[in-house]
Amino acid sequence: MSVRAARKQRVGKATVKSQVLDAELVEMRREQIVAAAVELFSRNGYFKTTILEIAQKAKISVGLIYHYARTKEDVLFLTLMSVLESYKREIPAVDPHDMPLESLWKALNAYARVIDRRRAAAVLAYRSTKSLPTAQRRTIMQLEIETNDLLAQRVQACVAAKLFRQDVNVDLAVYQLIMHAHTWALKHWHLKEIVTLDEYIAAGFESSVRAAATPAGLTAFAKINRSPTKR
Amino acid sequence: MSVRAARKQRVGKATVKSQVLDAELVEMRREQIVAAAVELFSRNGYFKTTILEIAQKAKISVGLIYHYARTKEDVLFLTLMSVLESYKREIPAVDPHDMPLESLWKALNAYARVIDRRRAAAVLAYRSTKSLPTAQRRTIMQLEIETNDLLAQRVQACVAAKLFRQDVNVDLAVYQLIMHAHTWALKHWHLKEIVTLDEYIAAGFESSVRAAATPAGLTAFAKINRSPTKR
Amino acid sequence: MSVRAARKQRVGKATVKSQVLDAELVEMRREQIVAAAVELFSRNGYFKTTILEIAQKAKISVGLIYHYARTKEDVLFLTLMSVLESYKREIPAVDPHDMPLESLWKALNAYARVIDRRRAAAVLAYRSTKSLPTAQRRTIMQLEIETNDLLAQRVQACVAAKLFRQDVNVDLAVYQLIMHAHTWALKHWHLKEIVTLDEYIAAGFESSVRAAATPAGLTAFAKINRSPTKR
Amino acid sequence: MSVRAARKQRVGKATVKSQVLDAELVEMRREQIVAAAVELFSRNGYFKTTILEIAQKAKISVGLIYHYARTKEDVLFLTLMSVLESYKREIPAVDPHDMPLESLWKALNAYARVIDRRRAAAVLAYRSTKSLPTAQRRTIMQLEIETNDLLAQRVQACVAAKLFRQDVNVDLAVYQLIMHAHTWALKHWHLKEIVTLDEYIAAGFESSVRAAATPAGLTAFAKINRSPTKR
DNA sequence: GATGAATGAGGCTTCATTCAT
DNA sequence: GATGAATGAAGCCTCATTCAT
Repeated sequence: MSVRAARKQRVGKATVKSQVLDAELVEMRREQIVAAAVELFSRNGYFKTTILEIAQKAKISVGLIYHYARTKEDVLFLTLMSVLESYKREIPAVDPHDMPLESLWKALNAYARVIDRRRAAAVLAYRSTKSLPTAQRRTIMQLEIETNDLLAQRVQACVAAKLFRQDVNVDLAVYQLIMHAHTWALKHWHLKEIVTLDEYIAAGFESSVRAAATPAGLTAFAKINRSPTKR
Repeated sequence: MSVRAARKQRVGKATVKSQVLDAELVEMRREQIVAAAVELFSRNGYFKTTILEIAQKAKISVGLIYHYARTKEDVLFLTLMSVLESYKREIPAVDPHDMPLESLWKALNAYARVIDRRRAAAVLAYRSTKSLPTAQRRTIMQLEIETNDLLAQRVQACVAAKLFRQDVNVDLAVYQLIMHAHTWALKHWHLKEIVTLDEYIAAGFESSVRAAATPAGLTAFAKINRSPTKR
Repeated sequence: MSVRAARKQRVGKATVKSQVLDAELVEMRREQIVAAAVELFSRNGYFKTTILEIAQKAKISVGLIYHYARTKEDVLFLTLMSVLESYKREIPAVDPHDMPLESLWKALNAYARVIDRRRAAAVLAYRSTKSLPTAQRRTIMQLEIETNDLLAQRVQACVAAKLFRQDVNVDLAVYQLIMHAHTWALKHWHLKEIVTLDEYIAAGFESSVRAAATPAGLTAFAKINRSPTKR
Repeated sequence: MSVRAARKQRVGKATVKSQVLDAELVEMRREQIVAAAVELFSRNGYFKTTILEIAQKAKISVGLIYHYARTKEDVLFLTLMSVLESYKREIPAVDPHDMPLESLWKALNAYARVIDRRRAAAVLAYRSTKSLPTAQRRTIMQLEIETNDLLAQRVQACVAAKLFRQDVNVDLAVYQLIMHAHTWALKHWHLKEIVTLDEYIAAGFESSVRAAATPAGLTAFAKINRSPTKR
């Protein structure tokens, strides 16, 4: 990796410059910082969290944070990127043995479970993305779209396989699935009282499928439903 | 109204005390303050908005704000309560001439349209509720639940009329409807590119209905769908 | 009383102007205000006490206070004057039947007991006199000196009666007596653990007398001491 | 010195935490701050003095003060502690060559002279101790008692040497001496017109001695008196 | 590369005082 | 004479950011 590349950490479009040259070190320190920041931002919010607190939790000095991020906003950006990347990473590649509907089901499952594991972080994204400067905010949105695309491909496959109607608005269907997962985090205080995570995921999947499926699709769904993939 | 009552403005459980005695004046000034705060909080966020800015937009002095709210958090609370109350207020009473499914459809429509009108405020609720002290946060949640109940009654009516299956999780169904509306605000930056509001509402309604309806329910739905209620 | 006189309330040199003309009313309202202020200033100090608090305790409006005093400092001044005047008032006139030493003893007793009754107010004078503008501070000092003079006359009488040495510094002797009484208030937190008020007064009197008395004086003292005047 | 010890500056019981780790630096900066504060508090009082003024006089930034004290009250506490500690420090150890009465005389002298040198600070203690939170106020009182004990030992020695009567209330005698010194500061505006400091100290000592002494004690006193220790 | 002491702008909040009713 | 709502100056304190070591 060239020196220039080492000094910038490309993340979509927006980028966070670092004073430090050694790319591995940058990587390592940023993980340290982000790990502390996710926890603190999630618990106390971006504005109530102090750079000093982050430094202390990361067991480094305040000054050092400013070697790896130029502003507090940068730290937020790195943090949100880290969260959203972990979401993307968790969606498994399509297993060629799986039927399209099954593949979609697995993706939703995986996605909903990461969200569940990092609920506070998921909420953080909603609370804090607006606090970023436009360029960074757009990068975040971009990453969200990329993640959605992973689901979109699977929905598209269902359409292609005539399991879903040809006139289905793929994008919209994806958003319904995604938001179903997010809602688990956003309204967990109430949902946890009325359903388990498994039921919740199943209900959301069923809802989306019923709205989009062809008769063939419904048959395929019935099969999956009889032997649902568990974690 | 007694003096005690005049000094407190009951809002669910949590309450904001005012130094000022005259109940009407309290009402009026708070509307002034909240109107300014909704706009500023929505645009710039709670933390980046200054009490001074609110005062200026409300055309009153800084000090006066503190006659009607004890802290900046109180202003946020009053603001969020005002937003959520407007949501509740907008859901029309059940029209006895309407069929259960139609009644539900009207409610969702009304709800989604308030959200649309006050999108920024809707997002604000997601960003800022966590910034409130627990007692106030709980009052906010309470109000949200009360609003949801208005929809729950209609869903329940569909169940009673055997338009929805008897084993439907009413609460969950309501949350799907509610969150569909919220999502319009939360992801408006993207959704607006792929659907109109009318399509969006219709899609969400259809999705929920298909997931819950009995054959009779689907028939009823088909009828509504042919002549959908417009704004 | 002329109108001009009614508008000013002479107190030594410095004076507090009132908007209100009716002299009796001024008197009455000021008593109300001062009564509230003594209590609050004594408990919480001048700076931590609010004009609003004074108004509330006096059961009048904030505005009204400003009809009888021009500033918060004026209220402090009126308050301190009231306290110091009560001290002066409590020292009884010389009883012509009393021997000089007995007369002095009675005065000290009376003085120490007012202080004891209004300990917090006595401390207030020490904490707050410096917060007054010079003119008013001087008036306060003047009043203190006038009070001291009541004791000075009695000490002088003892000198004249050859009970005290001719070279006694009368002024200094008076200050020792006065400060003995004040100390009871200033260090009450500790003194109350080691002596009773009666013992304390007696000890202070004895100390002063022994330091100043002639042999004749000591004899006179021994007599008083055998049958001390009690409260 | 351990890190924990470095971060806290023990002062009696109550303690003021510092963000800064380096113990020497803490010491140095606090001296700087306290030096400025003593002067300003003494001249203008605690409440009329601004943190900004203190910072300016100490030639540091406002923010830095808050690295060494948590609140303005902490600054007051550090200031009062510094004043009272200087009092304690100034009382010389007992010189074994001295007779008990002489030793007491020297102590009173030393004490009264520190007070004289820092009169404004002495008055400050009276004005402002009550502005402290209870814990700190108690620590201040504790330090006062420790200082008094230095005198108490000497008074006790006089009792042991039968120079003072066996039934003397040592504690009370000490308070008379202490308050005599304090009074010099509290009433300096008047006392300075009627006595010199030397005369004042001598008078107070004589007064206390005459009140407590045995015949042997009076003889010893007469000797000292003939050749009084001068400054 | 790392540290942490130092800075100072800026926000929230209080409260003495005014003045229209 | 009395009221109390309204004002706004001013103070305490926080904390992102810098920079000398």
